[in-house]
Amino acid sequence: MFLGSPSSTQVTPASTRCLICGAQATGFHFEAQSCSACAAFFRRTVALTKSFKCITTLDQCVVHYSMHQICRSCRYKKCLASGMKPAGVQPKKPNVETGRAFFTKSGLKRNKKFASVLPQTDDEQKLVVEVSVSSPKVPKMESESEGTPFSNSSCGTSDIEKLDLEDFIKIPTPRKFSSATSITSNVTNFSSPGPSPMTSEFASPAPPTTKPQPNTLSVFIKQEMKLGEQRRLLFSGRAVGTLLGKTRQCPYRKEDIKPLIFHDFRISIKTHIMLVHEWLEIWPEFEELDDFDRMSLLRKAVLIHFLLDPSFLTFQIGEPDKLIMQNGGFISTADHKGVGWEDEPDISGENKRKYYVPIMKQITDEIMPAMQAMNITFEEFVALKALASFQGGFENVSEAKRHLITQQVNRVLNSLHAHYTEKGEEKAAERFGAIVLMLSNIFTAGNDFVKNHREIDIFHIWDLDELGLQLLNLDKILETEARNEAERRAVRNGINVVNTSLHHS
DNA sequence: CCTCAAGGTCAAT
DNA sequence: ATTGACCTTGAGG
Repeated sequence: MFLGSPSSTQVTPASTRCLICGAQATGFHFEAQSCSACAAFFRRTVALTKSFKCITTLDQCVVHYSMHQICRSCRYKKCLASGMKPAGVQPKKPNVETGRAFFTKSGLKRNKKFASVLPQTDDEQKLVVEVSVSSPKVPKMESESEGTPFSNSSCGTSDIEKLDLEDFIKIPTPRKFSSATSITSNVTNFSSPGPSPMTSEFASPAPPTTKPQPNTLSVFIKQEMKLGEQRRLLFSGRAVGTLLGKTRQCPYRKEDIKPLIFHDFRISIKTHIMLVHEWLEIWPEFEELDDFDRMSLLRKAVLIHFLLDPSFLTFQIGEPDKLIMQNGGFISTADHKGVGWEDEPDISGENKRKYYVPIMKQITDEIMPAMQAMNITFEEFVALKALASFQGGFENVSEAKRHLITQQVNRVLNSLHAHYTEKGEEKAAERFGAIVLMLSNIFTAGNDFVKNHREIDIFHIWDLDELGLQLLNLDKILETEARNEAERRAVRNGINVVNTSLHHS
């Protein structure tokens, strides 16, 4: 469930979320982008040398700020996994003497409490009064604001109608984000770490407002059904006669799924790419892009489909221990040795595990649970896929054409909203928020996927055919981003990095 | 001046 | 006892 902020404008960019719990990050803490709550939790845990046991013993708990109770063991593990360094926590000061100087000159100057005593002049006195009047804390966005991300008590769904790209990118923040932190400067850093700052999608001016086009979603729904039918025909192995004429939302039945053979899947990659291309072509403005932009967008869309389609197929079939790929092949998620993990001439079982377990975990631990948690509908899935594909492709497309992407994203958003209205969905805003929340995990998983594929390419472990490589290769933007980010962090944490590397050697 | 990321405090749970 | 918002600090720009 999503706690809404009283102000509908109080929302959060996807790229500035806490890597641990998904809340608004307040910067880097102990070397990981995180919120202050997770930072405090991490600091306490390390400082007090605590150890926890997972409340489910599975060590796979979802860690999310919206949860009433977060498994401390899994939260701490996720802190570490997100890059937090215990070494960054300073040892506890044994006594007050050796503690920090609270009464230094500069400290006194900046300390509101002490600075405000004994004003010397009338003017200063006045100032003190003013400060004390205005300083009472801004009312906290506590549980009283319980509601839905895009609504407040008085104005139901109207906020959704006004949603533009900027709002869409941002995440509703329940109660953590206080006005104090200077997240805006971070935003610029996060999204444009490069030397020649690209226009950040967050900073970009409001897109030209588009009229709601309620049929955008239905166009994609129709296409999704077609896609399912094509897959059924191509991969299900059932007699053609039993396949035609049925328009269902899930291409496969339980009995259609079969153990995944990587070799077969590799052969089918080109087909999947072509299907995604077809999917993309239903976007009217696709032909307005030049070849390069089309290819970039197609790459991103393929990536998103490769993540979301198996997630949704698996969700539909309802056997979470079998991750079902687009061709109806499944791979065991319960262990990484069973079905689908065998050695094959193209790729060893060991390398399968090395390259695909991380990405699979992203799907099974982050994306699928989110779909399950909200019990995502077919229509919502279609919208999610479109949003992720187009929004994900935003930065891959040249700046001159980005407004087209924005326009399309807005159309999807508007038509999803229209769909909710039509259905009389009571929790529209909440479900809306849940979908938006999924996007950052999807983008993270996408980056990981691409990185792994590059490694595979380097080691010639899996000889993708040329088209596949062209499409799945790490594109230049991602590469530059990753490098710049690494450099930026290395510079800032120069001392720590040196220390750590010394320690390790 | 400013921002950032440390540690400390304390009301709410 | 734990949490998380808020505060103060020193370092660095």
